[in-house]
Amino acid sequence: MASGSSSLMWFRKGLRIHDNPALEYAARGSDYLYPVFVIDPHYMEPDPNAFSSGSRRAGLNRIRFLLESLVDLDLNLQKLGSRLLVLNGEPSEVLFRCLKEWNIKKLCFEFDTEPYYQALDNKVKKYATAAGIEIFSPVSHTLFNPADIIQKNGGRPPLSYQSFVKLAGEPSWASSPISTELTSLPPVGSVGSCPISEVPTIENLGYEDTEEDDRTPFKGGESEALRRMRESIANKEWVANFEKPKGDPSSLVKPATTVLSPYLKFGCLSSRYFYQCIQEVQRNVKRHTFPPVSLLGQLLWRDFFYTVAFGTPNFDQMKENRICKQIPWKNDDDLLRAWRDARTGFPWIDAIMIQLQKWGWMHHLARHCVACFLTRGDLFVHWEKGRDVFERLLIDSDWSINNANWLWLSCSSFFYQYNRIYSPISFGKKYDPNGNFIRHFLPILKVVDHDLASKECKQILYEAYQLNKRLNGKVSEEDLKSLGRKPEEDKKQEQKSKRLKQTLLS
DNA sequence: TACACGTTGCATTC
DNA sequence: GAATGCAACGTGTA
Repeated sequence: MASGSSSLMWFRKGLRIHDNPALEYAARGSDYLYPVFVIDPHYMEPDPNAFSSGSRRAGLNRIRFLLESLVDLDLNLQKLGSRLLVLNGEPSEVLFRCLKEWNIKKLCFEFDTEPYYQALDNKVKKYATAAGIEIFSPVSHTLFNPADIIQKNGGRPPLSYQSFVKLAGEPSWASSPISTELTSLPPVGSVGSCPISEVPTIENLGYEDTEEDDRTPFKGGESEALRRMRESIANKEWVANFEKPKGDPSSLVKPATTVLSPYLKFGCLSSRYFYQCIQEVQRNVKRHTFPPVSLLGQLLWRDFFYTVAFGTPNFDQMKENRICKQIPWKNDDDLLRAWRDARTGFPWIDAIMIQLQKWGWMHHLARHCVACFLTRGDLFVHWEKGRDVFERLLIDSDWSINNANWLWLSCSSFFYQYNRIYSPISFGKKYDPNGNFIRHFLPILKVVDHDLASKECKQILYEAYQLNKRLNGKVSEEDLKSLGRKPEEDKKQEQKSKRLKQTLLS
């Protein structure tokens, strides 16, 4: 047991050092600081019955992204004289033991609006309060406090973007710079008998890692998040002219958006810091786009959905959800599986679903296409089923935003113009007229690279003609074998897709 | 009760 | 590439 005053910083989302008020408060005036992350079986336990490798709720890509984020968090804590303490088990049980064993006086964790954390946090708060432990749980995952907006609107969340923006106004912190510089942290005290581990690997958690080709090209962590954000905003013209609906969902080498969503989801990047950085860019250009289509507008959408999700009981289901249209969706598992496993027969749809499996990320409009197709567009399968597939496989899967978008796309809430349907054929043709996107992800069609294949065909024919001429038509089977496909051609294909991944990461 | 409006539809026409 | 018809929804506001 440590003798001085000890604080515990409980990381869940908010896996960052910059703009982390809970961490700062935990550090202030404490002799010892215990930064803790609990590996929660609820999210992390392998599920052998799931349709792809991973836990019941998370596919392997997102689990890997989380572990990478934790390794980076540990490194960043070490730079400040601290380190990350990883524990395993049901979070409240693990925490109660730590609070007792380390004689914690202050417990700090970021406020979380999700029902799972609301229930968990209430349990933890109740215990800590009874034990005389101070609790600090600030709102820092979103730009605004969802509870404030709901209160301003008379107790109910606004149901349209415009009314949300009107209610929200300017963020309270907008005029003062966000804290991004922590210079040191109190040391970690004695951990006693609590079973602390390093950040586990995929294998440590009981998973068999997937082929590199099936892994997401996006790496987790605060360092990568900040690098990626700075890279995006360095192009001032791009930021100023950003118009979400005008992006190309089939763009492979350079995605049409920032791909910061997974970093915002885990809190590797502070949405408030990102907001300030965008504002800074906008101040220094002559003209720029505005919400809802601008880059800043995207952060407001995120807050809008967080607010509605927080203020709506049973937000993640159709029944007992007062903002959700009641619709007689089909419960057809064959149709669901055909969609999920990229067997719809529509290359545009199937390619997007393969991108989801492999990358755990697709462009917003690509998500629209496959979600519309599964629900109101073609298959009429329940949006909750599609939601579950996205929730598992997306690296940026976020409870509030994922559910909100499925409500939107299925015309169950927010959006109701059900005669506007994304065509699984013409929409793809518009952006991907040459089928580059489709061929990249659909293995059957990807086998043939026309330029390469035709060149090779011509080469073999040339060689065969030469041989026929030389041997006067008396060509044996042995002779023909020497003319076949060269193994280097296969390697070239592999290297091509590797190079693409490298480009995305750089 | 009426009216304006809605981040991203499609096909056709000019 | 912009404009139009298609058919027509709910939210928010007056």
